[in-house]
Amino acid sequence: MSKRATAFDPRLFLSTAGTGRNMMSFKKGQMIFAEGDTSDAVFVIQIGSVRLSAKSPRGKNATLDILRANDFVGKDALTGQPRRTVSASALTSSQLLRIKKRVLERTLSREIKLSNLLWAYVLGRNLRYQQDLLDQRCSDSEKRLAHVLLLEARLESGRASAALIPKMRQGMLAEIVGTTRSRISYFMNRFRELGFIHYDASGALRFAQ
Amino acid sequence: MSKRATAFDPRLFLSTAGTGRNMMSFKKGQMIFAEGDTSDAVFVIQIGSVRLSAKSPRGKNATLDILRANDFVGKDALTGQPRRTVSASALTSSQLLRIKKRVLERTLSREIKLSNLLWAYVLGRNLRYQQDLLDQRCSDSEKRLAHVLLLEARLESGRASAALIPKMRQGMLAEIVGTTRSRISYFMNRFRELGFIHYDASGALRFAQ
DNA sequence: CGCGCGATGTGCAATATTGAACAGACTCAC
DNA sequence: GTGAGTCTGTTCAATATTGCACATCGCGCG
Repeated sequence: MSKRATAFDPRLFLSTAGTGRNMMSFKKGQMIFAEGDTSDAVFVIQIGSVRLSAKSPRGKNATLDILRANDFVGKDALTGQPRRTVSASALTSSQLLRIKKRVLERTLSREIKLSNLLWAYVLGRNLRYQQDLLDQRCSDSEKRLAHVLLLEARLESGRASAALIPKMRQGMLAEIVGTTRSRISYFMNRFRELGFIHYDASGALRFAQ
Repeated sequence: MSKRATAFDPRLFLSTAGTGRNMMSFKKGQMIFAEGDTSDAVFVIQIGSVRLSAKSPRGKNATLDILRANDFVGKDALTGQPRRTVSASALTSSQLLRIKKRVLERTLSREIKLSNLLWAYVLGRNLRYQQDLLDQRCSDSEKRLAHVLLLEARLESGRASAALIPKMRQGMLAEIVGTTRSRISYFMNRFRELGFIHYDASGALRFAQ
């Protein structure tokens, strides 16, 4: 790597293989890393979506986040935590760029653009978690489900018009919302009866206009 | 300020007044900033503790975090958010260093030590929020209360031995745990009956040995 | 086709939680 | 000390939520 042959491009760095950075593919449902694994790399999602989950002491487990293209997975590696505190698995078949912790750290300390990009990302996530916490503490599960669905729709298609939600099992929704599957089933049907949503031919969801 | 007369000390930067950094005092209960205020500075707690809270659409409000010495308040200013997304108020009479956003950003881009310090902090918070979310989604309110109390005790006194919890109103605990005051009262008494905790002469809490 | 399998629709009793009310204790200013 | 205001202990009916069980549905596969 010739130094400064060209200007450093953080997007390029985060989307192509190189020293300490290799592209990996994961099949739907495949584990990327598990709680307790050694934590020595960060991943950047190129294609697909990834679920972060963790297990509570009592064995129940919760989905903490759903990440997609351009999101970072496993950034807690940068805290110096030797072990993963959450599990990550591919929600759809995905492609991720794996960046070794050392390499990322070194590049971060040299490339201010990359640093800024990651700053913005991490602070944004922080905000998001705070909002989730607020939602969880103040809303009942029906409102939380509605919230999750709307958020999914917005993320999935930039525009609200095409609000389409990809198929998602009720059990998974239950983990995200923090309730039981039977409750999800009950609410989904209610939403449908009330005309808020309806199922597509493919089984995907669509919001009423 | 002579450049590089001495090595840059991030701790000094974060604990003393200077250009763009001035020390401020807040009385117990006083608002530091409110949801919606313009977001142009970050605070560093020197003495005291600060509560972050937010109001849900329905009017209920939740306590998202309790911060203390060396914690940063209002770091969302760095995201470029023009407005505060949460409110901050002094839980005890406190002293904070207010650092103008511009000044902090500039210094961050120059001083790697400061940057590293803040990185570690923000990533750590991220982790913390994830844990909170997990707790909230998987535990019932009784367990959450126990969890909050233990956490407080540990933060308050480095050692578990002296586990003393400063006085905290039940209404506040309710906001933190995400339940109602009557529930908190009920659980607190239960904990006491079961011998897990007992009140001090001063009204402070103490964990049983 | 008929089977197995995973996912959904539904019902229900046992619990947990809310929201409101009210009395008593405590604190602080006057 | 008195009174206002705040916080706590306690109660209770109305709801929300859980955990389970079981029927049903859709679908791929031999």
